[in-house]
Amino acid sequence: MKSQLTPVRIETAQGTFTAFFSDKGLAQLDFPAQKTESCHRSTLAPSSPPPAKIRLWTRQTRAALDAIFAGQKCSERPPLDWSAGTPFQKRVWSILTSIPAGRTLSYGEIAEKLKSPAAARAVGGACGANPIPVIVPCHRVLAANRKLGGFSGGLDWKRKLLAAENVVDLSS
DNA sequence: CACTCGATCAGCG
DNA sequence: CGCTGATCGAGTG
Repeated sequence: MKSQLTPVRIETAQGTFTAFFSDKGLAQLDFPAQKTESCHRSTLAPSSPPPAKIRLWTRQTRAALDAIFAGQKCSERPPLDWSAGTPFQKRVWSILTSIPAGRTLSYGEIAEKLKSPAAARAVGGACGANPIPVIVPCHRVLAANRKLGGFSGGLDWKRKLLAAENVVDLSS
């Protein structure tokens, strides 16, 4: 059975995010679209599925987002569906979720945790491929010299999120 | 399989 | 600062 994704709008203090749920959990999270009104995707889940679990996951996702925006640790988090990722990416993402709020790691440090010290650049690639930003805190990964590095959703988001966690160590 | 490209990093001028 | 080479995973043909 092809786990088609169910899009759900999630409103937060930072804008309206779009979550995509598979039958396993949260599979993707998009930043608020500027003005893109193209939600013309086929109306999935037409009638019968009263997705109780979707509603639960939505609530958990919103709670996690709110907590992160407040610089707190997200105690409640929906199940994450990483089935689309490669084994390497899953290992990287797994480490990302273990970074506590307010802490940062460098790409190289994550590579060391993977016991592949030279794979720093590959780690960067895995972070960029992360389908669930914010909740999988890819924004807590900086370059080795404490510089910002990059961010798929736009560097302003990365700054914003880090500022919320009182990380101001950015030596630009 | 060969080749290219990155959200890297350390070294050197 | 800015440039260069080394290295690794992933995508492409």
